[in-house]
Amino acid sequence: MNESTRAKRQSQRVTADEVARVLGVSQSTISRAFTATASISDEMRTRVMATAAELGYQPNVIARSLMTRRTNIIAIVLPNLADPFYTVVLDELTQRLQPRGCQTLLFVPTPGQEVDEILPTLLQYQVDGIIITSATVSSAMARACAKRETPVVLLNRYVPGLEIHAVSCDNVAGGRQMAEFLLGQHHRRPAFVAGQLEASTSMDRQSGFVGRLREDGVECLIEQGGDHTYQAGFDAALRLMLRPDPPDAIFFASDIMAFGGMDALRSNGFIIPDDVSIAGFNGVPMAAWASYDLTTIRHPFSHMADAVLELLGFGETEVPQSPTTRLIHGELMDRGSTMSRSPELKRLVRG
Amino acid sequence: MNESTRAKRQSQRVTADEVARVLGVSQSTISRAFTATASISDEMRTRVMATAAELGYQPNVIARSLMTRRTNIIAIVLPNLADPFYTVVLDELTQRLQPRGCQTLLFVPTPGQEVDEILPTLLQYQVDGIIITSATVSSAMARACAKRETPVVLLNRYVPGLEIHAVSCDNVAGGRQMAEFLLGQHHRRPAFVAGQLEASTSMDRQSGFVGRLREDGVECLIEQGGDHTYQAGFDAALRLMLRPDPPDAIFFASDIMAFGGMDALRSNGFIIPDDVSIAGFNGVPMAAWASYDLTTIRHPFSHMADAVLELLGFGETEVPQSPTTRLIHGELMDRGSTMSRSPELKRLVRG
DNA sequence: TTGAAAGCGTTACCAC
DNA sequence: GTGGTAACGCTTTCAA
Repeated sequence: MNESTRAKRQSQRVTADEVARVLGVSQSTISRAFTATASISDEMRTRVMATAAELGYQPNVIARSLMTRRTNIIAIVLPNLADPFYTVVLDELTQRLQPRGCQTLLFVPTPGQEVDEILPTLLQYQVDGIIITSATVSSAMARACAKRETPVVLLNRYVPGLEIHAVSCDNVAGGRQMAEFLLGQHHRRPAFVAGQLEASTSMDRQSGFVGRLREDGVECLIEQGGDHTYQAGFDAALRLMLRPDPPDAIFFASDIMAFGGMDALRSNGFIIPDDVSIAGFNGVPMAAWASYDLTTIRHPFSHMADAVLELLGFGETEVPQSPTTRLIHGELMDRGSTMSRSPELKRLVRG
Repeated sequence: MNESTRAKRQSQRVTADEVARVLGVSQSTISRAFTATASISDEMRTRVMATAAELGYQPNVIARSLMTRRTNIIAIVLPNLADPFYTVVLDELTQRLQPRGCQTLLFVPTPGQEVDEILPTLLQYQVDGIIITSATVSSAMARACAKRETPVVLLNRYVPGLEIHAVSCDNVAGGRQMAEFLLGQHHRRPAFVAGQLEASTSMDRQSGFVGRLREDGVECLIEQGGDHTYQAGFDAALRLMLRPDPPDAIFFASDIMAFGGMDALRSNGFIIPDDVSIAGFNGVPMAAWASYDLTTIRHPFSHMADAVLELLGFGETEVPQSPTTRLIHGELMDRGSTMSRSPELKRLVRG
């Protein structure tokens, strides 16, 4: 008895055992008091809760999850936190998870790190679900997750044929929308600034854009940005506009690149949109700010987050057994960074 | 035997027991193979690792942490993800935690939610440390954490007398620096746009700013922003500049408010800095972008993150027993959003 | 409704 | 160096 007392002292944590001893009931009773569905008398529950509060007892969710096999932790993998697109995504997801009693375990792979490398680490944490943004996983890892019954949802990446759920903006359609819009504004010499070469998002936007332009017999300049950063957009814009045959519109693979491009051009005396129209993709909040007032394809962030949670099993309906891809349409936001190249229209629109 | 086989089947998870059975060794051996410091023969370790990989076994860190009392999870509490200040902080912290084998459990309190309410939830997860940004905790909660030996560090909040570690930029000094700088540029009618009334960061910046101005006999206009948002800055700037006696410089409590203010003024025909100088506080990456080119007090983000980790016990040195506050000095970034009001100087500086 | 006891998947201690 | 066994703090049968 002396020994057990000392043991309790050593561990500062108050356990259910301790509460039980104080109340003179069994430890199971303490557990029941904290389980909403357990059968326990109201009186007992209040008594337990009272002394629990007094002793500062809180159930250890780690120990609990060993039995329940649920940690209430969802892992979110983001390539970086510098691009506002990802912070918006993180915000939307976290805001939905918390009211459902779930916590967000954040993971930002270091530049060279593949998602496949970090997935085992996440699985070790016995997370209840994994959301992977702008990256894909090998089919081997996908199978490993499936075997453990850990739901995985890819966000902003669509991999046909992969046995995994995915939610993505329809990038091809978005590229087409933008092409159509710029054609409607009588642009005849558009350019596209690509992001990372491997990124399917960038490639799909490009193919949709270029494809639609070609249907109208309009050729597209392609400039490699390198990556989805402010600086990449900054440099690419200058390269394009300092050509002997500069474009009359530049469509950037993402908003953050467009911001860099706009800043670069303005710093060099160009007027937007008079000298060149600028468009982006994503529709981050900043794109609506007066400084940029950027025409862009807006991701339906909240719909996407809803879809992700549904595929993770948070929805009312059953999660589809077979891998499903939810392709969501973006909305073109017609703003001040683009303008019609037709003199008549210009007069009408801009007075 | 039949029964146990079925049990294993049911739980898709591969356990150490399973690996042990396959290899014909004890389960302890499996555990040792995964413990770097354990005494085990090289040959055995390779054998264990091989079959573990084959069976897809990964130690369950939840079960492990029940014994080790370490989860390798650090909780980070941020008021929001819309202000780039917090995403930079989150980025810096996560980037340092991951190489140390620690994961980030993110928590963003909903608007009405107090940190004191959510702290118990975090503690239930048995996190190894808690980083709380721009908020404080009651001394009761601080004691609760201390009792559990869970280190807590406040970031961007300095609470004298509270028994808790804190890392913060010296906001009073920052306010003074900015006052001195603007006085040096011969501003005679400065204004300060405050953030949330309760926020000590905003209040300290204000008192430093106003105090230093007063030493030179310069009065300061005070405008309440309401909160640290783009929109709040937008509205406050307009209110100030539409006064009959507008200021010649506006110092915003944070960069994000300054961005809103600059956009508002430019949209209304004001030229920055010719009509009014604009300054911010935080030094987020965007402040350096050409569109804003904002004069601001730059938080030493990496030093702050280093200091936080040190106080959490990640440093080489022992963590101070008594609550320590690390007050770090910001650096004034002299950029294009401010200019001298002295004609002579103007000619010199701007050609 | 309550208590006793058997897990959950590890680590840690003790023999050998 | 290795195996057996007792924790870790909880949930969940099964009896009473």
